Amino acid sequence: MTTTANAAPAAPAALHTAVIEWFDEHARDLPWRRPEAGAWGVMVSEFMLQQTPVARVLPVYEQWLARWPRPADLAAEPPGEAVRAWGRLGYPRRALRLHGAAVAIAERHGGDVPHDHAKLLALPGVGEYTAAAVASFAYGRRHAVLDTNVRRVFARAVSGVQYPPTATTAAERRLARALLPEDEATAARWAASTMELGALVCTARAPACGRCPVAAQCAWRLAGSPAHDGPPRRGQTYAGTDRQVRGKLLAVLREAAGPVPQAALDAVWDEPVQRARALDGLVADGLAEPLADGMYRLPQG
DNA sequence: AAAACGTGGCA
DNA sequence: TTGCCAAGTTT
Repeated sequence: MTTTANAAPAAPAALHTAVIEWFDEHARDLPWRRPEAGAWGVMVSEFMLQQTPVARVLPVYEQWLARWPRPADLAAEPPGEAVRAWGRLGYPRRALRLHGAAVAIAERHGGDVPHDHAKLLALPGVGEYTAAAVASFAYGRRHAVLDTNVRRVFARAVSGVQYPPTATTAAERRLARALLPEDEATAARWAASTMELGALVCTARAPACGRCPVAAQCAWRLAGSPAHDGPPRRGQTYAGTDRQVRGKLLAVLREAAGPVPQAALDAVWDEPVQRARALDGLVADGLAEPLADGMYRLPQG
């Protein structure tokens, strides 16, 4: 048994109450939180929200659910249609995986999004976070839901540091489990509340501590809001990378009604080696399909 | 376990 | 303008 500075507070009940009451008052009215969204709506939103801001997801989510109101509706379409409808949300492999998840749900789960965490985790594109989020938000199950918002809230309020580690640690999972309310319905509420607090108040750059329901108990505040120490937090350049080239190539395929000639793809990037590598990558990932005559299209099968 | 994987808004 | 940041997953 190792003792750490990250031990749960003696009386987490006060923390639960404060955050959940704040949520009841301030939660955004998002479409995937409405009862009519259902588990499929929750799952679609979770895929789209991976690394993508709410404001950009909103319109695509609405179109998606209107077109494919149930998993089987999406499963009946070619994967390329999912990629096209994904639009400019970014990370288009998510569209492919969401389509794959819909196929699996239709084939193995009778068309219904599974309740069970392990079964969710087995779906393409569903990792630890998304499985917990769907089980918790859609079905009210008791799971530690550890996304970037929750990790930041816990890092500050409980651990007393400005930012969590780069990658999720065992200590964070332990802490999240320790903090989880016993009661199932309360646990699900807590998951949504802590996430919303991180998104709206305990933000990365400029936390609005004046509006925070737990500012008085926040370990980071109590420590004088010390600045992050350790290595710089990120550093992903984009311009000139294969990712940028892939994005440009896929945009051409997405916006075309049918197959596209090689020349149309060649036009988006002048460096031939990198361009070829990017296109090969798209094909390898199943995002593009080469045809016999040198044409390319979104995946049909 | 580090690195790849899109895109756009904001300070 | 540049860099940070946004409800992660996969290999």
